[in-house]
Amino acid sequence: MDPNRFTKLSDTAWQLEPTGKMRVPAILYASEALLREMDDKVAEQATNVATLPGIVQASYAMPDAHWGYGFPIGGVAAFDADAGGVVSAGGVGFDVSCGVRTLHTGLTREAIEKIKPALADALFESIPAGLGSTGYIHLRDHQMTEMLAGGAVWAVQQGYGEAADLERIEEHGRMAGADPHAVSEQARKRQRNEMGTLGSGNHYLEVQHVTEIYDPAVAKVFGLAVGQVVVSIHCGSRGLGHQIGTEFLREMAVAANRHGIELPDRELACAPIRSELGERYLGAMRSAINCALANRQILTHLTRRVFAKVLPEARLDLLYDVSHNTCKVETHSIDGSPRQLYVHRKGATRAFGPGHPDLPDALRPVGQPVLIGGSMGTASYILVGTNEGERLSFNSACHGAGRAMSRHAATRQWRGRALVDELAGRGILIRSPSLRGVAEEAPGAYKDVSEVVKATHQAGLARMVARVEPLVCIKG
DNA sequence: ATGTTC
Repeated sequence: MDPNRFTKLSDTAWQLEPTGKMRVPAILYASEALLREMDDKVAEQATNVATLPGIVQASYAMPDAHWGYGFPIGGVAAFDADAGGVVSAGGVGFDVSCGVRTLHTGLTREAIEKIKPALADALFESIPAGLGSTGYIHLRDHQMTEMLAGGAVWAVQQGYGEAADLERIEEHGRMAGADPHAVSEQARKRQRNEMGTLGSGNHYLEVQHVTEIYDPAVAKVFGLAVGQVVVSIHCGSRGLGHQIGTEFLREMAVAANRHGIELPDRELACAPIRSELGERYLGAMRSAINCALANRQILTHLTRRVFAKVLPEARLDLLYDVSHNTCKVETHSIDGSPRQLYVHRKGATRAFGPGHPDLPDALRPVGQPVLIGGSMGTASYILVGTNEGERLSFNSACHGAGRAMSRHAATRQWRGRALVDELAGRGILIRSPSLRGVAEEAPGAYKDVSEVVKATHQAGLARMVARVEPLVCIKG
């Protein structure tokens, strides 16, 4: 889009002044090059969000923002319940609590290279991946209720993982305020056999090696050094989150008139935070957050079992687990006073700065790890939250590369087999149940995550700590 | 993203 439409706040911050029904400005964070490439729809959608009741400070878009359902993917907006604020299912997204977790292995790249194909095969054998994939866990209804209330804490109680994992997960592994009874029978049914599965699309499990350190002091606290091997898992709440999103979008669209909310776009469907529907959505959405946390925890357990067999000297300790599709109640300083806000992050990663009370003791001095997944076969990045991020974006950063091309267009341009062979030639082993899925996820179909991360760093939303590159990728 | 169009 045309940079001349904006008030330029800095080299990486672009503001649209409030006009018409906008209650606050819209601010897009991006380099000029990323802004020029960005779809005009991002500005239109960020502007639409700025009209919603109770919005505080500004409607934001991250450097990887693109056109989404109602809200842009890469959108951040905070609402004050006392000022008539709303909660929006489209402001969270369908894949509730989709996110990334990264585990140390204690191994170096050399140790992996020797048995890389065997490791890839063993992971592919053990990690259920792909559309409609089912796992070896089958939940009865009361177990489902316990999982939806307990998240990764429940998973650890069931024997999936270790208690020490929990402090390295947002919300310490369990999202408070979940209401499993607000989750429909249909959503429960879809999830019954899907715990501990990766799913499809851009979801993956990767074995990666650290190739660059940008901030040695923070990297040391994070336990990262060049040549070390880590495992990253990117997935979400599977069918359950999607079903909840679908049901509440419909219900919120129907109820908007009743709540006296005027919507510039029907897809912005929302409900007052202080309404029966708003509270019910929050209870269901928080249950879906717990589902995603439990899912990544079970996948961690499966991954540890594979390493125990193939590379028994490995020790998989959790660095951190982030979610990038959520609405969370947080206290932020607004004009010098603390206010409790409902922060929507849709395709945006929480990025708490140094000293934040919610961080574990070991990480609090430096800030929260911000895990940014690249596309298949490309680099990923580990950043750290900043204090200035609170003023800039309610402590939010980008979440990934973002598509540059539709899935359909990608399958016309690339063949899965050729991509797998090409990546294997560069030492990156892909294992996937779907060659078509691989073609849809071709690296060329995504924006350059490096440019997104650089802009995020330059804007001060989060700071670059390390780059990792893939060795093995289990692709959904 | 998604029992890939209830």
